[in-house]
Amino acid sequence: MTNHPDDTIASRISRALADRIISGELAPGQRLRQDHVAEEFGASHVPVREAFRRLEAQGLAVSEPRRGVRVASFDLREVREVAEMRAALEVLALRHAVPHLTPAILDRAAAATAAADSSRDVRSWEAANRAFHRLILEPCAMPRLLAAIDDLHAASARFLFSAWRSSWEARTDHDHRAILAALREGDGDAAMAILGRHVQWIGRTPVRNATGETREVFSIVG
Amino acid sequence: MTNHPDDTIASRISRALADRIISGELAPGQRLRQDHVAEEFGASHVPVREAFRRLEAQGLAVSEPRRGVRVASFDLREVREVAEMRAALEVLALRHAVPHLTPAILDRAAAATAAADSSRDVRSWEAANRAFHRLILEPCAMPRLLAAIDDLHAASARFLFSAWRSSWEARTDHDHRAILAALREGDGDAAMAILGRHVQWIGRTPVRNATGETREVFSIVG
DNA sequence: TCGGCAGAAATTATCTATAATTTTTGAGCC
DNA sequence: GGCTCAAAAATTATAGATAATTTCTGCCGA
Repeated sequence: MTNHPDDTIASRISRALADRIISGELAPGQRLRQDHVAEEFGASHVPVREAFRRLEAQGLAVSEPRRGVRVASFDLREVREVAEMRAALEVLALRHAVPHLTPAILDRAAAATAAADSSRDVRSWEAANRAFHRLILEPCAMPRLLAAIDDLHAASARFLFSAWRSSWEARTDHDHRAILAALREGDGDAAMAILGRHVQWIGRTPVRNATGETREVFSIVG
Repeated sequence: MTNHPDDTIASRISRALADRIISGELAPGQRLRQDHVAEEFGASHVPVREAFRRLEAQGLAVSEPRRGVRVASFDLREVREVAEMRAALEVLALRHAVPHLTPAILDRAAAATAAADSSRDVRSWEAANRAFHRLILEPCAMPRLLAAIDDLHAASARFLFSAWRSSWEARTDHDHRAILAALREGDGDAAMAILGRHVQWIGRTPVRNATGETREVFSIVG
């Protein structure tokens, strides 16, 4: 087996499952059976169990002792909760990042925004959006804070994908441009204010499902 | 083996180790060897490994693949980071809790404050302090937020114990009383402002170590 | 005396096997 | 026809065993 160093089987399984949960391939409430997962990855169930624990900590799965693990469900309450936590923590991160932001970083963030705007599908849009946020927040150099924000981004992405799974249209992110403009002018407070609102923006979106019906779905955007 | 329902061996080990790390019984950087822990708890190493994953997620331990698990170290930077994260998240929680606070809850919070003031040792002070914060924040009914705050409290307690391990003197917590007073008057904004400052308060404290020397130690308080 | 290099010991990560619990299935009964 | 209870199947949780990696130890040579 090709074992890259610094990479354990458990972490590979954890990442793969996280990706499926986030993309919606694994539905909320769905049971995760350790032997099945183990067989699929050609491993035994011991690393699978460790992967489950990590998913649990990330809030992507819930475990009931002796009754198995399920994909975490989520409702509008939780969408709001994650959005508000992100707003609080990303604003905090930005406050500390501002003194260390360089024009080069802002240029890369602008490129990420452009990439998001020209995305043809949700997945690449989400990746570009995440890159933007990470770029402007990373200079805060607070690893624990950044890790927490990453987990919240994963949760956000679940909601995003669940809303826009079928239909997707490119949008232009004015907030991102406004944040960059404020940062370029050295107005950190304004950037923080926009970011805080931006992350909490929750919209109603009409979504067409497989049978052609249209229903309104709440979704997080920033 | 007496297996209480809803309680797995891994979670018991995890709680026990977390307690030792927080109390300082296990020093930062110290290696945690799975076989030794397994033997001590009369279990095999599989649940021990799962406990390690949980501690890792809580930020109490760090793991390097194939090189084992160590108690997470912490420095002043991280103390500040945790304090600021707590401030951001606890203020958010309080904002949502305020509409659901009842006089009965505030009375219990006042009792917790009194218990803290009359504590004779750090450990009971910390428990009472934690109870105060949980009481006024729990009504926000945001489980993910509360879980994140709990983990940050655990990290805070590490710093607290490391500073006051040897010497401890009872203090009166004026901030807690001010927060309660503001809440009783219905002034949620004032309570949030005080809480935000309170949690971030980091003091220099002279600490006497075993050899009788005195040195200054940073410590978190709220 | 110090640094580097075997070999040994310890430790981690994984797999296979076993025990215990939960869920499912199906026969018997009302 | 639907309900109840028990046996069977599936699944989880833990234990014991194995392979691979890392760390320690002591020796040799510069």
